[in-house]
Amino acid sequence: MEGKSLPYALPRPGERKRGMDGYLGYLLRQANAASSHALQEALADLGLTAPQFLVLTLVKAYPGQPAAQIARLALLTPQTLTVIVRNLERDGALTRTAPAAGRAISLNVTRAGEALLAQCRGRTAPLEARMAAGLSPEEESVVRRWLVRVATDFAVDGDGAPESS
Amino acid sequence: MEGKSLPYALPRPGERKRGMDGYLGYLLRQANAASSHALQEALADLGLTAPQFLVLTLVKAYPGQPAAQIARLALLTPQTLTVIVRNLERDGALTRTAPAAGRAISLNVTRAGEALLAQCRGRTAPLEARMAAGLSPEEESVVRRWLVRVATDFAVDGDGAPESS
DNA sequence: TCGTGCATATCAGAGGTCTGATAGGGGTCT
DNA sequence: AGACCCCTATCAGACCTCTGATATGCACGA
Repeated sequence: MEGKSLPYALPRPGERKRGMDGYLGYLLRQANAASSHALQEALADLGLTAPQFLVLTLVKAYPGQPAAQIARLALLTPQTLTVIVRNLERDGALTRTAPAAGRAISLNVTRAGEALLAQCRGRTAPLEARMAAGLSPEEESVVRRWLVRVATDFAVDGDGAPESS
Repeated sequence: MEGKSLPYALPRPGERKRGMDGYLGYLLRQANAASSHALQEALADLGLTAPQFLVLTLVKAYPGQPAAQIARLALLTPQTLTVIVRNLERDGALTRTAPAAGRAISLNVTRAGEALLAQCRGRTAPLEARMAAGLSPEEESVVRRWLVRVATDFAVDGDGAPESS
């Protein structure tokens, strides 16, 4: 029995050592994993995964767009989008309609998909509130700005098309 | 300036609509994806993925622990850990030694793994600096605290109370 | 001693994510 | 017109991640 008991003091989630002494990337990863997990759990009985919810929401917001466009919006590759769209189509939540022009395939949410989405929103609201809980408006603003900055600064995306002139 | 007929003005990454008007979970996901992608790119020529780097770092910090323990530290399931460990072992970065006692298999970093890790640290430091760039000490503190809070608050982990530092 | 319960490991299967490679459609430039 | 390039879609392969189910070792109490 000797030596079995804790040669090291293993840190708990909030502890100093936890996260290689505070790598921001590590903390970001953990926070995202925890949040994704909670979302998945909240959506589980609706038969929808977190990425499916994301894609469905985007297609609903921008109907008729090609998959590549939605992929850019979601910061996902077209290949990943294809997988998610395939499963959503199989489940009857959205449709892929091959258009006359070019190769671009239009994505649209079905009525069943919209109903599903409406149910989802009820589940996500509490999570969102829980994430913002304990933050003052200024603090929340700091967090939001940081998240957006990291996402844009590190993205190779370059989806420009600045039609602003 | 050709103005390709866009029925909607698709938002760019920093835009208001981008992220369903600011779901924190969505922003968190995007920031993590971007950061993970950058890390993966930085580590690509060393033949190491981001999760592999994480696990290797943890095993180095807490040598001799069973996989389940490392999994808890990384906020991963034992199954996921098994996959990562299998690939790391195949690449000669760590060893799995079956001990006399029980079923617990000790994980340890090899010399090659340590060398790899040392190289990785040189790559991750700039990323870390880039993530913290533009944040005042107070703001960085806010962000860190929020990330830790989300990770602990949403984790099913259950290893308990946050510290009081 | 036996049984229960907990921790550990592992198999099976589903889904998400990437890189790399292949291919077709459409517009632009010469 | 023809060549070129960009955008789109898709196949193939690898890795990461989860849930669910199964098996084994150990500690504890009856």
